[in-house]
Amino acid sequence: MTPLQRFEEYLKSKGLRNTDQRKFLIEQVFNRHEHFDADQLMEQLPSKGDPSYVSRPTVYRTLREFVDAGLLNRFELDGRSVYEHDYGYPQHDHLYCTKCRKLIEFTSVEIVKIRENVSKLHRFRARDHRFIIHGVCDECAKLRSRDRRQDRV
Amino acid sequence: MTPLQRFEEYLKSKGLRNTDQRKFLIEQVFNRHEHFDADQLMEQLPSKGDPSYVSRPTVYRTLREFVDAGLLNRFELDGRSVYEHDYGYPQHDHLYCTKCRKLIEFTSVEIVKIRENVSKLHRFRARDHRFIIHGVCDECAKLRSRDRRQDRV
DNA sequence: TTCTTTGCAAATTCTTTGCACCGAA
DNA sequence: TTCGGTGCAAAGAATTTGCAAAGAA
Repeated sequence: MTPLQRFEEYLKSKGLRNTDQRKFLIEQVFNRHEHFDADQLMEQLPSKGDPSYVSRPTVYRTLREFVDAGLLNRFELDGRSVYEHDYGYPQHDHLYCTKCRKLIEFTSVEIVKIRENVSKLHRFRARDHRFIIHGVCDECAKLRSRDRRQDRV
Repeated sequence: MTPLQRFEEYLKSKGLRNTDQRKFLIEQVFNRHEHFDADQLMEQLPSKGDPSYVSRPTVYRTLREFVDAGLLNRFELDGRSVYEHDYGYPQHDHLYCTKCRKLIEFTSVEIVKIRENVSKLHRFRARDHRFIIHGVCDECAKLRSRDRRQDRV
């Protein structure tokens, strides 16, 4: 089932309507795989005046629906919401480079085990988790060490 | 070394000044152990008119300094900044109850190992991490199941 | 027709900034 | 006396909401 089909099922089950804006946003969001925030999505969309223009409030409202429908994942980074594909995409966690703000995905089976063990220990009903490792990626580390060498000259 | 003493060293090393507000906030912050956000701290402080009143901008500025000084840890939750003791407090992660918004601490040695392995694999310089498990705590789960039973009556 | 959705403008929430005066060293 | 610090008011950034008009079913 494509994301669009899946979303249409979701809308039907909730008695909601499938509008042009929603169809267009599904297309825009699932066309590319990168992580994005509301602002980056807005920039990718046609600007005011274009027939397929979508307003900012609608973008926010629709992103929330995509999350509710299980199409997207949302998490917080530097105080804003970041989205990524969820539907049909394997579970993973992230490395976050604080220099270039790049998100690198990784998978670890152990994480899920730890989550289960800890939850059992605390009688906690786990639904989800966020594991983000902050640091500096290889490229940025190299750039910075080069810069430091140049500074000394 | 007490948090205050440690902070005084930090201020001296940076050529900054130890004001009444800073001393007072250290006291207020390290008096209790719970997690808190800027708003909760403001509520705990004397209100305008009191001689030891501290303004909201100063609270924000000082919290940032406490983080820089290594006294507090900051992380994002539901779009706002949450603080907890860092200085003299062991590394740990959190369970977050989405019903009562309680944060429960847990420790796991394995987390750090995973973090090291993954970082090595991606040539990533890890500095820090955030691992938060979202779900429902035992008390809330009990309350909710009780409520559901009552609903049926 | 009915009821949801949209775009606009404005409001909210959390946090930061400019600036004149205050105060620690 | 010299900067750094504070409070005030205002600005910012991200997101949400009220409402009248538009549109799907």
